[in-house]
Amino acid sequence: MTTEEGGSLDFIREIVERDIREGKHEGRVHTRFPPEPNGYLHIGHAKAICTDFGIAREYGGLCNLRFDDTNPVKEDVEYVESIKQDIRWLGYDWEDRLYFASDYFEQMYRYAEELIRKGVAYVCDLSPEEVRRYRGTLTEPGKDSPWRNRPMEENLDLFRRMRAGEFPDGSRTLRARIDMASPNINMRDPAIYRILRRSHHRTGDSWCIYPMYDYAHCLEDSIEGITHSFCSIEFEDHRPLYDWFLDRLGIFHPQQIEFARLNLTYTVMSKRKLGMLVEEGVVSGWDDPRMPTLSGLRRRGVKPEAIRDFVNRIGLAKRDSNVDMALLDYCIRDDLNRRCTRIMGVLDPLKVTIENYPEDGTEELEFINNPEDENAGTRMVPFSREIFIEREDFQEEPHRKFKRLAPGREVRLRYAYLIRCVDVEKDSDGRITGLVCTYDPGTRGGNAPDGRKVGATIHWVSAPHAVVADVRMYDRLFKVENPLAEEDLLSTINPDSFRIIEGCMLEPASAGAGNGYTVQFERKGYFCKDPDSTEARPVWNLTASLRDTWKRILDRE
RNA sequence: UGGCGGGUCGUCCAACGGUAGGACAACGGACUCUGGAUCCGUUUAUUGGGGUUCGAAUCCCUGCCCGCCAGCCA
Repeated sequence: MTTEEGGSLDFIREIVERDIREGKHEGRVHTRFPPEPNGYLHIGHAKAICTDFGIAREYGGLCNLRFDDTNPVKEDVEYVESIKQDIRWLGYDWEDRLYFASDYFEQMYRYAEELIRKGVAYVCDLSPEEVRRYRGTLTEPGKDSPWRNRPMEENLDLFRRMRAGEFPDGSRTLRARIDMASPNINMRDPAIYRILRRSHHRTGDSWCIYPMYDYAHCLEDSIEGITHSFCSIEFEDHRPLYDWFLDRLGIFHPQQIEFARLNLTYTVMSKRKLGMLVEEGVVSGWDDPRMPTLSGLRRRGVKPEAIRDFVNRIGLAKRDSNVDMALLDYCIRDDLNRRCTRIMGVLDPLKVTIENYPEDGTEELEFINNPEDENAGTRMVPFSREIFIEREDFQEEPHRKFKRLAPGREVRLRYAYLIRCVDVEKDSDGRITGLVCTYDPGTRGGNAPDGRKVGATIHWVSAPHAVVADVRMYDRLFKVENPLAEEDLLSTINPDSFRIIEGCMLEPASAGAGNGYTVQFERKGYFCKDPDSTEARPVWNLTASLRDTWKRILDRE
């Protein structure tokens, strides 16, 4: 899919390889990831991060982390640290190349004066409302600002006085002098600087004018010697402007290359919409395990390897897409399957008394920690006369395809014994309260000496040794594939996306897990110990359930 | 109906004038001390119409459809 030999390259890597081959920029590859510190990173950003940092790594280049902090109204330090943490967690390193657009404010200002001296920028006194009217529409050309032909010296003087704080906010702008009739609206004399008295998270009150994105971004790239500047499709229209500034100034000229951003089914990806879910209390926070944020995925128990694998699999192209959430789920399971220790966890406990087992008897049985990883070793798990099994692993009147426990039927307790159900205990309402079984002492470890087969192997936990825990079950946040297509986003929320199961019974080995540790509860799924855990009450989050063939059988009928 | 970009299996990505392929999903089977995992197999696609060519997903023309753009946001 990408760089493996035999696989095809995406269009961006094709460009990069061609540039290296042709010796452009002396064969140098230098990219950057330029987040605005105004929110938390999500899996869409992971695609950009893996592209920016990943391509630099693949081609022996460098990738800078640069915060694009040109608008103090929206930005805050609070986000800087979380963004850095998420990028590191994903597995990338900017070494000593941490930059801020605000580091270049002075340089940007000098370049602006240069544009004025070259006669290609002017101070405009139009109000925001007037600017809008002068701009024209998609189908009609704009009109020249009456201030467009101001003498150069006057522009320079006015711009210096803008910086000096002589004019109120919004009263003037510095504009590029391009073409008010351009069919590309971005080229209709776009603003370069606005007057804005707002304290900046890094420069404080030293500036009352701030550069606009289109002007600032190409300069940031140029100053840092970026060779390939990747961004999303909506900036395609801005590329002529990116090139225009650099050409007027005659400075180092990186190449902007646009690719399609990630969309995922059953979720939304915009900071604004995700923020709304947080504010409305639909989710518990930016790191709610249902959120597509990196912090949410991390809390859910997803590992960075799974995300990187996912990004490699979705490819890189320019067309709009809506990637199936099932692919992400697959990557998560595939990764966890290889790495996770298996433990026993009974989510919906049903007590089983093994009547022919010694009253106070206890023994330890050997369990394989991870069948997918020989090096993971084994551990000892306690067994006793009273155990819990999953309530759904017993059917009093078994469905014709049901292979597990039923009256008179024998099943295997994983790595333990074959047991047979001899009696069903019920309360006055007829609800099953427990089972009575017998075990075959000769089947210790799980195999019958006579070679007889059983229909199923089920998981279990010794009752006196069980650790009681809360398990939080998560499902997709939205009921529909494309929530954005719906008129009311909140009405498409999946009401079953979160369910808490109290009183789950886990095997004692689970007690040793630290927060953030992910295990497989055999036959159920992958679960991650949540930081909300206390000594008395551990909390586990469902990361991903195991494929459930039984459920499919039922669904089909 | 201005400009820019894009339309290939259900989904995502390949094929760069020469047999439309992979992954996920779905379906069927094998195997199994997880109804997990694994393995095998099956189904399904070039936006319509014209051209150029021995040969077109690919080049040309022309429709159709989708996305983005009218912040002193990024």
